Amino acid sequence: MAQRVTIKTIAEDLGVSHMTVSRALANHPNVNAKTRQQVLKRASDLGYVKSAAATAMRGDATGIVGLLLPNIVNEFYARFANALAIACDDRALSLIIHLTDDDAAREHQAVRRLRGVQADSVIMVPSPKADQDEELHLDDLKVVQFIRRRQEASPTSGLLVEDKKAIASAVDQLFAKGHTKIAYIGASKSLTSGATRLSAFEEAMARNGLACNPELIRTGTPSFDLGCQSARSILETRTQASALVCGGFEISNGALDTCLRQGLKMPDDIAFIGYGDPASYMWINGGISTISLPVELLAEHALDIVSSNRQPYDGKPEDRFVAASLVLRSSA
Amino acid sequence: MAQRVTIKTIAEDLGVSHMTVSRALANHPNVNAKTRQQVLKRASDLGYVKSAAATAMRGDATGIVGLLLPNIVNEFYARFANALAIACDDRALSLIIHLTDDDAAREHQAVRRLRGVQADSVIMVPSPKADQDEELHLDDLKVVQFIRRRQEASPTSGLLVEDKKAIASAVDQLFAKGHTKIAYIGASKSLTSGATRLSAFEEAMARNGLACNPELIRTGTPSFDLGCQSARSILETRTQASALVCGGFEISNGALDTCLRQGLKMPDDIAFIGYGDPASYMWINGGISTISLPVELLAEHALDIVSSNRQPYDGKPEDRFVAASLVLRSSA
DNA sequence: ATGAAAGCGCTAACAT
DNA sequence: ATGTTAGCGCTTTCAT
Repeated sequence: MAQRVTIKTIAEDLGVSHMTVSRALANHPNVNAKTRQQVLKRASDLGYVKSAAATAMRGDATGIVGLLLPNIVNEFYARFANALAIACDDRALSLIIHLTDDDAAREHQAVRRLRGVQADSVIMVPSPKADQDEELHLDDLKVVQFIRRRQEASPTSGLLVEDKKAIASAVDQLFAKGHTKIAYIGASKSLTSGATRLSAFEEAMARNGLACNPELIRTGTPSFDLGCQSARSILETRTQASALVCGGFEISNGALDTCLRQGLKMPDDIAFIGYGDPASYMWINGGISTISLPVELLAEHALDIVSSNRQPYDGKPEDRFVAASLVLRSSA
Repeated sequence: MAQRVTIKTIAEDLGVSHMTVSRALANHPNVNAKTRQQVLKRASDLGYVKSAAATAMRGDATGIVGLLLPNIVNEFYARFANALAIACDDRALSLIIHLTDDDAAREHQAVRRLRGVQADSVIMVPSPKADQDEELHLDDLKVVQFIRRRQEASPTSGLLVEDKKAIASAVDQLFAKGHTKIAYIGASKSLTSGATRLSAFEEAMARNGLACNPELIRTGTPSFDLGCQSARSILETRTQASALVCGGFEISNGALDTCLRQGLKMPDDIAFIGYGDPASYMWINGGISTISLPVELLAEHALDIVSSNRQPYDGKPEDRFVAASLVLRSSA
C-alpha cells in the first residue's frame, strides 16, 4: 500500500527541508511565495493530511469530543447526537461516540479510550452510579454531564433540563380534565433527575389536593422495559389509574408501547403524557401529549460549554439549565 | 492541571527504566514478577492509559472506525449506528461519526479528518456524486460502502441491500388488492441503488400488466423533502394514484408525513408502503406496511468486513448483499 | 532481567 | 528565508 504522505515526503520531492514545508502549510510568513505555492500544490496533489497523532503527541488539542450516551436509538439521544455531530463538523471537531447502555463498566471503558486518544472533552449522560464503582479519571478531560448529574472527584460542568414546571403543568392539566388517579413512572431517586421529577410530580399532586397512591408510582433504572412493565402493572392494579405521566425518554416509549399493544384509546381509556418529543409522537394516536425538550438548543449549549475554552480547568465548571415544556396533543 | 501519566512517570516513581514499565504493561515475560506487580499497581492507581497518539505514530493500528452517514435522525441510520457502536465497544474499537448530510464537501472533510487520525477503516453511505467532485483519497483506509455504491479510484468493499424482490412483492401485493395506479418515489438513477429500486418497481408493474404513468414516478436526491413534495404533487395529479411505494428511508418518512398531515386514511384514501422499518411505523395508522431492512445484521456485516483483516488491501474488497423483506401491516 | 538508542510526524526554539 | 535540533510516548533492536 501507498506510504503515508508526510511533510518529509513533500520536502524531499521539492528539495527543501521539512521545516519549510511545515511553515508553508502553517501559513507562516517567512516562506518564499513561490515555494509556498509549490508546497501547497504538492500537498494537495498527494492528498496530504497532517498527522493527528503527531499533533497530539506534541500536546496540542486534538479536537476530539467524546459523547457517551446510553444508546442512540431513542430519538431524543439520536437527535442530540445528530445536532452535536453537525455542530462538531462545523467547528472542525471529531465526535467519538460510545454507548454505555447505562452500564458503569462500559462507561469506564469508554472514558479510558477517550483519555487514550487525548480527547479534549466529553459530553456524557452519566450512568446510574452504584456505590462500588471505581472513580472515573476525568482530570485531563473537560466534562459536561448531560441530563443527569453525578458527583465526581474532578470538577465537571452540568447541562440539565429544568422540567419541574412542565411536569407540574402536566398534572395540572390532567386534574383540570377531571383526572384524580394519576400514575407516574420515572427514574429512581438515586439519580438526582429522578428525584427531582418525582418530587415535582408529588408536589403538583399535593397542590391539587390529590393523594399519591404508592401503587401508582413506579421508579427504577430508566429503560424501555421499566416503562413496559410499570405500565402493565399499573393497568392491572385494582386502583384503576385514569392518567399516566412519564418521567423519562425510554420509560415513555416503553409505557406507550404497552398502552398501544393493549389497544387502549387515549385519552379515553387512559390519558397519556410522555417524556421527550420524538417526531413519531405527532403521528401516533392522533398525537401524543408530551414533555418536550429543546434538543438542538441543548446540543448547542453542550458544545458551547466544552469549546468556550479548550483548556481543561481554565474555565470554571458551570451548570446550565434548559427548560422543558408541556406539549398538549390528543392523548391527554 | 495534572501532568499526563506516561510510562516515564511510573518508571521514575519506581526507579526503573521506562522500558521495564513498557514490558510489564505489555505482559512481556522478561520482567521480574515483583516489579511487574508494582508497575501494574502504580499504573492502575494513577489511571494510566496508553497514549493512542504514540501508538499511532509508530504505525500500529489505531482501532478507529469511521462512520459516515447522511444523518442520524432517520431511525434506520440511528439503529445502524447504534448497533455498530455497540459492536465497536465490544471489540475495543473507537467509532468516529461524521454526518455528511449527503453533501460531497462535508464528506470530503470527514474523510480528511479520518485520515488525519489514521482511522483503520471507514463505513460510509457515499453521497450522491456530482461529476466535478474531487476524488477521495481512500488509499490508507479500508472502506465499506453501505447502502449505496459509487466507483472509487481505490478498491472498496460494498454492503448493499438486496431489495428488488421486496419491492416486487410490494407491487404484487398492491395489484392483488386491486390497485392499478401505483405511484413510486425513489432516489434518482444516478445512484445505483436508485436505479435498481426503480427498475424493480417498473419490472414488477410490467409483469402485472400495469402501465407506468410518468406522472406517478418521482425521483431525485433522496431526502425528507423529496418525499413530502413528491407525495404532495402525486396526490394533486389528475391521474389519482391509489397506492404509493417508497424507495428510500427519508423519502418514506417525508411521504408519510405528507399523507398524515393531509388526514388521509390508509389504505382507503391511499395504500402506503414505506421503506425502512422505524419502530414508530408499527404504531402509526394502526401499522405502516413497509420494506424492512435487517439493521443489526447489516451492522454485524459491516464490522465483519472491516475487522476481518485490519490491514488495508490485504483482503480483497468484497461485496455483500443482504435481503430486505416486505412487512405487511394495515396501511396496504 | 534490564537498559540505551533510534525513530514514528510534527513544530518551537535556535542557528545560519 | 531556510535549515538543524530536540522532544512529545511508545516499542523494536541491540547491548549489557
